[in-house]
Amino acid sequence: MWSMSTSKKAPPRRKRPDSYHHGDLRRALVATATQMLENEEAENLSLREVARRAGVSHNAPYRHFADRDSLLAAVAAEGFRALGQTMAESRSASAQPLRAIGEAYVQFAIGRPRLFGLMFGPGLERSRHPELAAAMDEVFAHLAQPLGGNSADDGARPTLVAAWSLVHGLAHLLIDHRLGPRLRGSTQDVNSLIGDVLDAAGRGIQSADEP
Amino acid sequence: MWSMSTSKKAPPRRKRPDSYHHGDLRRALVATATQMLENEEAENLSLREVARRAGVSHNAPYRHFADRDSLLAAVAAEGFRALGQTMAESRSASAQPLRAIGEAYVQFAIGRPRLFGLMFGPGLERSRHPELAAAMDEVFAHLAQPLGGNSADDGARPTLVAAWSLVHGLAHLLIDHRLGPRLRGSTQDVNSLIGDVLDAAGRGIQSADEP
DNA sequence: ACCTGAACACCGTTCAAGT
DNA sequence: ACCTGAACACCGTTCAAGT
Repeated sequence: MWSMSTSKKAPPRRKRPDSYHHGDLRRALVATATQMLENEEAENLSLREVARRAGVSHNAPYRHFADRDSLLAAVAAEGFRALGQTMAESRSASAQPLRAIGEAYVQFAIGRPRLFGLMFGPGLERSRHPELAAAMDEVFAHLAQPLGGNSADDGARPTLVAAWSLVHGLAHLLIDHRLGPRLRGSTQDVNSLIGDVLDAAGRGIQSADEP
Repeated sequence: MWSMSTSKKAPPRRKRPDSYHHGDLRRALVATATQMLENEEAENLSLREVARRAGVSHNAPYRHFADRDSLLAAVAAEGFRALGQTMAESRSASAQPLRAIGEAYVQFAIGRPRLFGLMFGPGLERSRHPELAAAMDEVFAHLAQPLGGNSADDGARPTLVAAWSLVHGLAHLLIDHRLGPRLRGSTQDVNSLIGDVLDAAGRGIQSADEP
């Protein structure tokens, strides 16, 4: 070989394509589990099959995660980052920020229902996975901004919770298929339903006999 | 024995207290599973342990339910009946029917979070368990009534969905502990939070810069 | 009819080793 | 350091019997 600069062997590459799980098994496991969530409910996602699909023994994940829940928490944390990003992008691209953010929130849930369910479901406790608490608070901050909810303005707090409840509940009702065909609107697509619901909430939700 | 009216042996009693699971095993299993849901997530509720607590072999439930999901569906159906009942009672006892029903809905979720999660979660598909679809539609009817949502008045549909989304989302955020202490309101109790959120929704949820 | 024990193919997790 | 195979105590479900 002509003019080698050093006599040392080539340094180990960070990632060789044929040894996907050498030194980067943690990332590989998160990616595999995330992909499996596209088709399988988090409840039925087995650690052993994640390992199998990643090409390692059923026991290898324990080098990187304390248990199954910790792997799921890592997946959920990435989900929160993705949700926050799509909310931020929608906000800056629209003249109606609240509506754009709400649509992005619900569309994220519809597009990745099992990931959404994992992120917000009861399986991963906020107190046991503090990384998730921070990611959630950031998502909330995106929602709070167009409502003018500064920390100083505490009177807006119920409105903030109402706005979050509205999009969160609509997302859940849609991905859990809890709206019958009559409520969903047979001919309309989901986009216009979301818009109509957000518009109706903007006008106020009151009893027929209230002023 | 004096003056027995018949010479036949006494007819078998419907329920003897010492043979709880003779002829009424189905009801016993539903009751046991419902009780276990007070402390354990539906996800972790094993059919074998339900049978164990009911005092039968791990296989006996298959005489009454096709599989684990069918037992859970029966539990959820009873849950919907209970939810509908508490909503109906709240409505007739209050001068603010919408608010009373919404509070009942959220309070039910807080009081029995794992049952609520089972009833509305993705595990039991609406199409695979039509008994649940009917029970859900009835619950919705309670919510629709104070909003004046007749089937003829289709313009109210988005408002109905918004109202249901609001209470459903608030219920989920509360039972999944997704509201940080700042949003939940540290000193206030849950009752007043619910009331404040419903009031805020009644005034309308809009961006700060919208008219 | 209703219930049982044995069996099958899975789990999550732990442990003693291997390189 | 990172990975492995064997082992343990569980699952849901099926099957051949027992009364």
